[in-house]
Amino acid sequence: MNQDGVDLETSLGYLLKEASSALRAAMEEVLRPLGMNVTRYSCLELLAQRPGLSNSELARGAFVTRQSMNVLLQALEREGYVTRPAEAPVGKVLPTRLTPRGRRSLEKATVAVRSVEVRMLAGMTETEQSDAFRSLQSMIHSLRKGNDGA
Amino acid sequence: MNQDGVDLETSLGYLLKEASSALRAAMEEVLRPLGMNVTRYSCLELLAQRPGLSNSELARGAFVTRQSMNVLLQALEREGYVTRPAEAPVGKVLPTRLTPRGRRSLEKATVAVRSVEVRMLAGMTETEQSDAFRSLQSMIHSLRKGNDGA
DNA sequence: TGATTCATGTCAGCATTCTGACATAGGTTG
DNA sequence: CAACCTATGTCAGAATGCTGACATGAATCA
Repeated sequence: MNQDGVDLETSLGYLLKEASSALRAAMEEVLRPLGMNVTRYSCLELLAQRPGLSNSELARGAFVTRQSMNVLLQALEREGYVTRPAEAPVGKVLPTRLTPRGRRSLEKATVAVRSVEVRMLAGMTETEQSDAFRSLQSMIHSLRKGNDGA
Repeated sequence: MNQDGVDLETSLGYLLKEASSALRAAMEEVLRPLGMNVTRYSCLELLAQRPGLSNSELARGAFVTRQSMNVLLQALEREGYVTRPAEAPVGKVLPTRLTPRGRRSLEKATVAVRSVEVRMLAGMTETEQSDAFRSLQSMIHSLRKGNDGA
């Protein structure tokens, strides 16, 4: 049966899903005591590194639809973590920015997330890490080649 | 700001999420015309390779909660893709098996999914693939070390 | 210039997954 | 044997993400 199927034990795809799942679980675990989850953290981190991103750009950066990100942004705005202008300076794009409160909240989360990433990479040499980096980039590139192309 | 944050451009964690997202999207795309999605496929593939798995075991194998898998199994059973005994042979565990219909449905999906995995690995040598395999295993192991340990 | 195409923000409805909780079976330990 | 602990299946409710759809602004093009 294994010759016929994908063979979960040796499938890189399955292992990729497993690793991603483990990473997400570990992140949720350290983020939960801070009243945060992975998607919220991703959004805030994106805004810290690239202030003024639009809803659609944030969605692409966090790997969710722009509809989902919109719901999240409305919540973050209501709770005072981010601000968006009432009117678009140009076109329909509403540039989003962190508030001081959002920045403070992100700081704690960043420490927690970084500790998870450090733990994940423990036991790997610098070379192994950059090899893994290149491999993942190659997979992403190959997966996107035959399709949309965004 | 990048010295202070996680730096999304060079973070292996972010890249891992990106790769997993790209893989999932590619799989959903080829599975959709077959009336299937990733979770359903994962469940059927697990059952093909390890017949008689319980609901909880399937949940762990597909990286969802046993509650979610239970919902899925009830749907698959209702639609005639899998069968479960009305009463547990031993304990509370209900061993699940594919029906002929489930097996037929899985065959087409397996072909589609395998083509995605082949595309993902195109451009990587055998050595690069096994290096990536080991790296991912290392990450998974390290992530799970400090925690639950299931 | 006018028409077309594309990207964006947003609303509504649906699907999926999760957390919380409960009862029950089996194994473990005193 | 009895008490405890763990794992399982399941129900209910909430959170989260998605698809479909629409109007609008910008860019492209004839």
